[in-house]
This record gives sequence, structure tokens and C-alpha cells, in this order.
Amino acid sequence: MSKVTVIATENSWMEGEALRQLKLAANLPGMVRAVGLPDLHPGKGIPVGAAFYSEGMIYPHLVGNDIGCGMGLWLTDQKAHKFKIDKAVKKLDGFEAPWAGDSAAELDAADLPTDLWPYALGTIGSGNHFAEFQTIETIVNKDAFDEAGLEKGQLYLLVHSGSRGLGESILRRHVDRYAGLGLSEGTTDFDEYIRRHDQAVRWGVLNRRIIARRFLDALGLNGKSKLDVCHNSVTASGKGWLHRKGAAPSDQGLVVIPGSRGSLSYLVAPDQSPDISLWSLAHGAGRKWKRSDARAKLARYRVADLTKTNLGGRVICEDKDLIFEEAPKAYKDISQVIADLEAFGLIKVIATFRPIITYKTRRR
DNA sequence: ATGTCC
Repeated sequence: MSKVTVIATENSWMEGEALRQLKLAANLPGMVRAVGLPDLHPGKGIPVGAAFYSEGMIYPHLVGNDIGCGMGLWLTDQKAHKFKIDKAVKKLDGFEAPWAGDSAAELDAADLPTDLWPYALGTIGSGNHFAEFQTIETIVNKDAFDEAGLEKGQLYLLVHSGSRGLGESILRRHVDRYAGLGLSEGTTDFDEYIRRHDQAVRWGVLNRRIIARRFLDALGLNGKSKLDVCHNSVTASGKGWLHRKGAAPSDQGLVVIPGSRGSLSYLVAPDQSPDISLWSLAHGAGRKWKRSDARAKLARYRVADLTKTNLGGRVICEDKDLIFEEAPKAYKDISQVIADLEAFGLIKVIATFRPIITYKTRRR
């Protein structure tokens, strides 16, 4: 088997730079295999939408700064057809401010130090992060849908966020000393990175939970957590270590693969977890355009054109640069990403979700 | 991606 695998059909466009970055990372010392998922796109030297399996070494810069980033899905007690969208949009505000709840108690309950980055807990952050209310668009596999405990006519909340400044601080601590070099198994620094990384992963899970609680509280709703899937991490796997950078796990149950804010999201069941993809799936549509290019390419659009998507969804994003960078057109076609995963026998689609309100930021 | 910047 070749060292580099790309999970994509000829129907998927993939940037040459992303493939170059993938091959470069595949040749790092100790690297055994590298996989590009169909949402592969260039990052800062490291491609996003990729999984890397190494032995004897780990590479913190392959995981990146947002250790523990992922997707959480909540089923709310709100009937979708009775949901008052305009009213909700007005109520959704102030999530940039620190959460007013008892962060120390939540951290303690999550088995984390009570002073671990408490001020950012419950905040979404920026970039591609969001909290989004969704409804069921289509049910493809009713048995699996029912088995997952999902309900057709309800409102859902999807949260995409990570470990905020905590993960950033952990990566910076490593990079300041080692730059792009890896850490050897059995060393103190290796163990210390893994310890901090694991904390950041748990912090990310807790962050998504508190974000969800804030959003549900703001609208007077209750919600049940249905899944939480991390797509930036490094974990022990077999004799070595599996790095996922913008890659969802295919060996931990159901996964939500979100599209852009103007396309559907997909709930999928990983199919058998074949190791061709290093037990990984795409984590989203993947960027088509660099952030720095989006503004120029969308010059004919105004902010008002971007606050409502082609699917009729509302986007709350008062940061003018960010709304261009995150416009649906800046992303690849999620249906092609899904089709490629299906073509490789990696997933079965259970249902699709339609975005109703996406909250990015009220910060100008 | 970033308590995002001195």
C-alpha cells in the first residue's frame, strides 16, 4: 500500500497545494501513512481534512492549535414548525461575553482543573466555528434514524467549536521549543503534550456543552445531547499514533458532516470502519477559497446578501470580514464530499439537516 | 485558529 491515500473521485476538485502539503507531512520521520479526505484543502503548511498515522513519534503541529475542535448535536424540545425565527434571531445575542455560570464547578465535574482557561468556556470563537439551529430535511434511513433517538419534527442545535485559547497555548508551548519537530514516545515532553492535549479535548467537549446550554437557555428550550465528535486530535492507535486534522473518526459511532451555512448537513453512519481512510471521515465541505481571497471573489455581494442563504437560512455574523470569508461560495460542494465517501464505501447517509439560524458572532 | 494587538 502506498504511503499516501486520497479519498476522492475524479469528480472532486482538489487543490495541488493541499496534495503537496499532504505528501510533505507523509514524509516526516516516523510517519507510516497519510490520508487526504474529500474535504482536503491547504492549511498553514499542514493540510486540513487529513489523517496521519505515525509510530514512535507524534507531531503536535499536525493537530494544530484548535486541539479538541469538533461537532456537537442536540435534539431540542422545540417543534420545528412552531419555531419563531425572527424572534429567536433577536434573542440570540451576547455569546461573546464570558458565560455567567459556574465555570469552576463545570470544569471540576469534567475532571479538569478548576482554573483551566475558565474565561473562554462557553464561547464559540471565530473562523469556521458556529452554533446553528437546524431542522430535518430528509430521512434516508428511517431505522437508523429512529435507533439514534432522533425525532423528525424537532428543532436541532449543531455546535462547532473547540478549545479556544487553551489549545492555542498548548501548541505554542510546543512550537516555541520544537517548531515543526515531533516528540519521541517515552520522553517527558511527549507525555506532557499528551496530558495537556487530552485536557484540551475534554475542555472542547465541555465548551460545546456549555455553548449549547447558553443557546438553549436564551430561547427557553431544553435539549438532549445526541452526539459529540472531535475532529482535531492525536490518539493512540495500534502500535502508533493517529493524528486527525479536520478529520472525523469513523470508529466512534454516528457523525455529523456539516456543509457550508448555505447547504445541508449530513448525519452519517460510518460503514465498517475500513482502515483505508485511517478510521477517518471528512469533517465538512472543506474550503474552496482561501480566506484572503474570499472578499475579492465576492466583491459583487453586499453584507445583506450574505445574511440570508440560498436555503433561506439566517446568518448572524456582524464581523464584516468574517461573513465574506465564511460565505457558502467559499466552500466546496458538500454533496460531492458525501458522494465520494459513499463511493469509497466509508459511510451510509442517515438523514440531512437544513440550517435555519447560524450564529457566528455579534462582534463587529 | 488565537481572552486575535504592540
